[in-house]
Amino acid sequence: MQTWRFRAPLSSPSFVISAVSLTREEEDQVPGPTLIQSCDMAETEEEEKVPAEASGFSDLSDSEFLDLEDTQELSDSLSKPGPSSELTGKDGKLINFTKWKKGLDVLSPMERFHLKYLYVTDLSTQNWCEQQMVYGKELPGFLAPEKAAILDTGASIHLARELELHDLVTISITSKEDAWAVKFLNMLSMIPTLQSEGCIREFPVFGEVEGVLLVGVIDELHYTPKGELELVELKTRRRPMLPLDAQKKKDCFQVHLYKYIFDAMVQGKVTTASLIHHTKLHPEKPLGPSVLRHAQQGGFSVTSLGDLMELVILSLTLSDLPVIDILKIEYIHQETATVLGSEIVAFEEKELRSKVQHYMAYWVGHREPQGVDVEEAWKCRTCSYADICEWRKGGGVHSSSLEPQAKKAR
DNA sequence: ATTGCTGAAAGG
Repeated sequence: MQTWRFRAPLSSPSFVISAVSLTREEEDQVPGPTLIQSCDMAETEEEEKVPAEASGFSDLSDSEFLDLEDTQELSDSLSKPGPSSELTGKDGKLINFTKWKKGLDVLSPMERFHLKYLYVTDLSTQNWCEQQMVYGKELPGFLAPEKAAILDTGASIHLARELELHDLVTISITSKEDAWAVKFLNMLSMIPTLQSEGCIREFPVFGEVEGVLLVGVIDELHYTPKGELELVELKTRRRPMLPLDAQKKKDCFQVHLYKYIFDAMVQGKVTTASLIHHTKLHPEKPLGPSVLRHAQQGGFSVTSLGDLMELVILSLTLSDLPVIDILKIEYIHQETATVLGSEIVAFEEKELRSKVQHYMAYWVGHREPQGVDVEEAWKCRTCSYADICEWRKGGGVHSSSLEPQAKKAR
């Protein structure tokens, strides 16, 4: 019935395995609400049943190498003596000049990394250590295997909890328009579910913040017995200990972002125009057959992505969804599922805004990235990039301000 | 498509 790629190794803690087996594969007659999951498959139009080999993380495209080559080219051309050579480069066009002019300083990180939007977790990682987050974008896939295993376990625990509330169906898609359509269809089914059942998991959020589109997924939203809308962010931990303050601070920031974006959505502050502008989606591009099929199955007579977007905005604003009242973070032990702690955090909008402004200032190129302060240098102990970190070498100052002349010579 | 592009989060 449903297919999913388990990324957790078979030797992972029994909690994961048993929880995963809670899925409703054999609950034939009355299956829970079904959400759709998209997967990229160019050739086939068949849905469901994805062979395990074709799944998983086929990441690590060569795009990052291209990026590195690009920047290498840029710095090479900068260090060459005459301006003429780079102007008439391989392709003999003067676009090299604009590239050159925009190079290094002028190109914002958003542009340099070819990003149209950011994930909420990009910003919370940035809250942990901005410099580490930057290295993560520059050199992805650098995670220590044992750290990756912890993340993997956490991911499957989250998946197990998601499957408690609904099935997942994998459908094939071929465009980013389809991917967003799937997201929208899921939202269209989840909003009424929240209002009737009182609980949903993995709810997508998106919205423009400080000029940058932010995209994320809320772990859980539910109504309390008092009728308040509560957000729950589950954090699983390898060791049965409460998190350090730095960890709590980061998680707190993450849920603040979720509320900020969710509230903006239900208040009608998020527009289709802004979404299209940032994502460069084509609202009139025809949707793929499997997506159309699921839209009809859900009772939505949509023809285009644009229709679907409008429908989502309407549903968000006209379903009597309240803003989020309570922000809760729950820490549980991975192996035993013991609750280690549960925190209700107060929403501080002013503080959030100034933090977000500060972080976005980096992304739009208004300031250099910075690493942690000396008091938090302990974070470097577990950082994969500690060896190469320019911030550390400079003792807490960015390299560009240390040796500005060094590159010009040569 | 001339000029390309993204499941988000997973934990420390």
